[in-house]
Amino acid sequence: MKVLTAMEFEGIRIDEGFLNDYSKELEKEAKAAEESVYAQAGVRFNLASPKQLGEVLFDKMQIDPKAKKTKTGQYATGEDVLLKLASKNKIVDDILVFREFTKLKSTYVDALPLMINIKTGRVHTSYAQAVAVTGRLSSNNPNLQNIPIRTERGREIRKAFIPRDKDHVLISADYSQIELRIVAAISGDENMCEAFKTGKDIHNATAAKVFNVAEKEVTKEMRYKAKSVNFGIIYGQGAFGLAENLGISRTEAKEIIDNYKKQFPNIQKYMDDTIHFAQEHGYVQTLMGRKRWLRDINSANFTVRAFAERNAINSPIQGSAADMIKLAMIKIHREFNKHNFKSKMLLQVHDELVFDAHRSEVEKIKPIILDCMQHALALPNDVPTDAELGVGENWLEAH
DNA sequence: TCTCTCACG
DNA sequence: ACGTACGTGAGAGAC
Repeated sequence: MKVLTAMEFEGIRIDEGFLNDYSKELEKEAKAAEESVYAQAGVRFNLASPKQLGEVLFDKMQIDPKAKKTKTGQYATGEDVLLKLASKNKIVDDILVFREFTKLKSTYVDALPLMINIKTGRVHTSYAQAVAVTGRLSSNNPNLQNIPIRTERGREIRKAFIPRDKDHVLISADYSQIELRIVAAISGDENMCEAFKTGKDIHNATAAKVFNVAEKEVTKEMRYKAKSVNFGIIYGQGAFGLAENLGISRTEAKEIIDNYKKQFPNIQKYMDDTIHFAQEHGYVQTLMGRKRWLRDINSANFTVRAFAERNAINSPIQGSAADMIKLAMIKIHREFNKHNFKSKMLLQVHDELVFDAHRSEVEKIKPIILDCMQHALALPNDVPTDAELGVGENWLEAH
């Protein structure tokens, strides 16, 4: 609580001028996409309304005779739905561009400057410790744990997160593959533990096993698929989900998963054991003993029960990673106080910590941050943890 | 206030 | 036959 209070109190500096300029740019481009949509549709409507968009696409234009509806009877117009129609209909690209740019503008670029505290000139998030059921933190008002990074236009926004003054830089430090390391450690799967102990690229190593080729023979496509399986495993994904995710047949997806389970037998065992434990005790727990209660684990309803089973698999993994980074944060906070550093820890984003670092202290705090993160919580089966650190004039550069 | 959509790990 | 990958917060529209 003390650590989080200090971070909230400190806040982070935002480049208001940069965001104001970017807002105008996004507005121009969103408008262009919007006009293009109206021209192609032959009608003007509120493109920001999923209801109206659905009616235009599927009633008026009839671009998909098999259009799906949501549970309330509206046409579904989510990104996944639209992407499947993109190859045949040019209008879809413009809709997606409009969605992306207006989302970025309203949620981040226009909203963040309004959140700057008048007294401090900085943005102060609030962290909640008792919201996420897995033990993760959550961030609100504003949420600084979902600042864009995945798209080129979204990523730009990170340039607006800057050091407090000329004497400081931003440092970002993040755990590498922490959840997969925890899977390896908790399950004790020999192949996966070995991959981490020898410092291998885990997705490459997985691909070699799953597709039964030498590690040097792994293609980009094989690695991409293996990466998807690795993430899916953490969440209890099945063949349907993997197929959907990779755009492959369910048969191929099933083969990949079956092979995965064969190559990493103890991961399958971990999943079975964890579900069984939950059925007996009504909860699962993290490495530090945080419990998640699963009242539906013995439900007679398949869908409800399956959901609880996926929670049982995922929660100890996600929650143990949360335990670990919290311990690291406490260690770092104490070390910084002990050395009377001017540098401050500012943000936590689940597997990442962001710091305002005084230029004179950068080389001193680097190893302290990395050491605290790497040794916060020793994993079972001697699985090593690893963290990476970057320095920059803004959050994007530091990442 | 609910629904849909979409931003992050 | 069913539904299908976990955890969040927030904006816009609709009611």
